[in-house]
Amino acid sequence: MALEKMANIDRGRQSPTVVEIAKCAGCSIATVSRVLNRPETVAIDLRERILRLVDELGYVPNGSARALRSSRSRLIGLIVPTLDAAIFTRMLEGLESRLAPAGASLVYSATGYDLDREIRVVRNLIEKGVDGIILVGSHHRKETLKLLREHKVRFAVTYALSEDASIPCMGFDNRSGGALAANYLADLGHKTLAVIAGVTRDNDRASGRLEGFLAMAERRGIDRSRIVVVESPYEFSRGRAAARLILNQNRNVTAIFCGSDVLAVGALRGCKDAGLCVPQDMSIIGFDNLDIAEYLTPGLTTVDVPARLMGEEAANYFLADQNSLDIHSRVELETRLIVRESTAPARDRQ
Amino acid sequence: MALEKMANIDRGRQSPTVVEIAKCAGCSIATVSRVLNRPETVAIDLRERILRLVDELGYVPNGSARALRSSRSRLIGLIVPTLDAAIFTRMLEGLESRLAPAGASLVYSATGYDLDREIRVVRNLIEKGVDGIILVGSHHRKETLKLLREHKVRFAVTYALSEDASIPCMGFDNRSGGALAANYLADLGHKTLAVIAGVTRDNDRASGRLEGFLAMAERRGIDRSRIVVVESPYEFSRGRAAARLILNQNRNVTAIFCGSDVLAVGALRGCKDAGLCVPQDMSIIGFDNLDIAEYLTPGLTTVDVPARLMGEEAANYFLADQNSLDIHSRVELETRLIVRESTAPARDRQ
DNA sequence: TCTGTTTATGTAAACCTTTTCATAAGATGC
DNA sequence: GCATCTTATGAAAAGGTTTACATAAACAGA
Repeated sequence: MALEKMANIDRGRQSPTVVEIAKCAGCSIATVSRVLNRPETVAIDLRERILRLVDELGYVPNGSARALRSSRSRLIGLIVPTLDAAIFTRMLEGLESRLAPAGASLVYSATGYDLDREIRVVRNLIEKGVDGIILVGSHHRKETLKLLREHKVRFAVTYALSEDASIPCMGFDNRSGGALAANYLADLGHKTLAVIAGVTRDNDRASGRLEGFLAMAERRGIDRSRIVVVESPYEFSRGRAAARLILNQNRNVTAIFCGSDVLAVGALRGCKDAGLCVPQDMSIIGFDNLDIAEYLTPGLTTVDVPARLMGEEAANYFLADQNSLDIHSRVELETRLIVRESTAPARDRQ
Repeated sequence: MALEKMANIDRGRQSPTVVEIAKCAGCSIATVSRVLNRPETVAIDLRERILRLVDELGYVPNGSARALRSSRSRLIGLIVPTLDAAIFTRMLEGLESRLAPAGASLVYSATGYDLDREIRVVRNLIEKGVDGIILVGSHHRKETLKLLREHKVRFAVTYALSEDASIPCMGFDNRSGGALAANYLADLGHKTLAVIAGVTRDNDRASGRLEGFLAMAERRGIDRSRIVVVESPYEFSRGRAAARLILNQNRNVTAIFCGSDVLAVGALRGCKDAGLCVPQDMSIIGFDNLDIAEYLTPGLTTVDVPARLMGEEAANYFLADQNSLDIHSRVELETRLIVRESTAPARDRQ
């Protein structure tokens, strides 16, 4: 009976555990664990025997047990508003490309731009035991931050810079991005402008871009009364509709700044629908520099956002040893204006 | 001493566990667990007392412990070639939208179209303890399937139909999609065609679309010698380059079928660069029906793929009780041709 | 040769749940 | 009023790791 139990190595075709490996190798489970985690601490011949066994028996460690005991799951949570808008995908790819080689994985969640839903999503991720959480934007509910703090879950903000310097971030200044666009349009001589901003409520990125644009426009002597502002969700159809609205309401507008490339594509189409030529009759600037921007006709002038880089930097941050010296918890990246064919000098339309 | 231990409820500001809850509620941890998992089995007053405590103490269950004991992690793995190509994002959104309300989460991994890398990714996900894995395409390495089977991990194939009926799938027939395109071009009277296919090696979707196109073209009396085929990775720049190549080599081509919308956008641009008008001089058909297809100029004629639906169906499959009666393990969806402005009747160019 | 260090390995506890089985109380039927 | 069934709860084991501590062996210094 006891013998049977002792010899019971194959467990009726279950996946093997450290116990099986240890039995076969004639050592203790502690040693097996060591081989897996800090190989250099065990003698070379025993180590290799165990490694061979691991391979032969097809042993795969049980992540739950490992996470339970060590309280490290190698899971990083990513919370974005949506992936529809395409721009967040690039960050996700950047993240994954760095995480995967380190054996870490990404748990994806969407909030649909709803900060209350974000609270629930954060709770869910904490429950899953993630080692860290990546958020978009610096504006969040108090409960969200409380949850994160109480459960001692590391987190970082992306797509924006955190105002609170103690909050790690890998992002850029949305205001300067907006300013870049305003400045360029002013350079081109445009005096009557429109902005199709994202929905600014609860969205610091959308509002930052808008504010930055307006502030720079003012500095460049463009009167606020000559700028019409529309807010739209980031959808192609909304961009088109917004452009139509602007064209109908204000016949003097010669340039439109869009809070995202998705809106810009919609606006481009809206202008064409109305029989306008871009850029001759209307200049359009987007924000994001999606891959496709270059391949549209006309190529879209836009503000480049270091999306992939943010992902990579965030991955670095979470992968880094927590007590490491060169851990960058605040990475400030730059936006750049990418000039293509959708913008041209203003011409009188009066 | 014993007393101190007994009363040691606050654990120095650690996150509380069932033990704390049980102590405060004056019941056993088994009861707390029951309240959390099958509330109806515990008396109403005790249940509510516990629930209140859970809320007050900010108790969040430890997913690792739960997964270890119950061998269910509420984690679903998603393995796609890449998210760059945009089309997989829609499936991801569909998946997440169904998974999240059920408290399940998505673990994302990319293979970069490399089936060997897929093996490693699968191993990693098994290690993380996922309850199921969603794969793209029906062509995989033997090791991948072996790993899945040995560890008894449920999985499903998407973006294709599995040949082996025992393998669950939520997909569509790529061949019929390709056939749709060929048929339509034949209807329009095109006789000399080009295909910019995706890279067919190790990619059953790309090769299926191509084969379906060629087979239907033949059936419609278009000689194989009058169809030029180019393979390109799914990138805008490659689509453009391929179009240029085609235009240089063969001056009689009047229509191009592209294996994806990304390639089609590139091809569209390539044609415009060469001074051709689409659709007057050249018809272009894409594949995927990305959101943007409608907003391009000209609007892109394309084969619609039920991406979001596949995601939702896959989520249903994994969420369903495993012994449930109405569990759909094979969901065959349809592609549809979406006609827009990038295609027109052939006209002689000789 | 003896003491003190270092290195390799083992023992056993701990991580936090879920779940089986047992028990006690309460309800039901005759 | 007794036997039987049902319901609510508790005790304890189990799940597969990691890790602090203990031990044994090998080695170095004197």
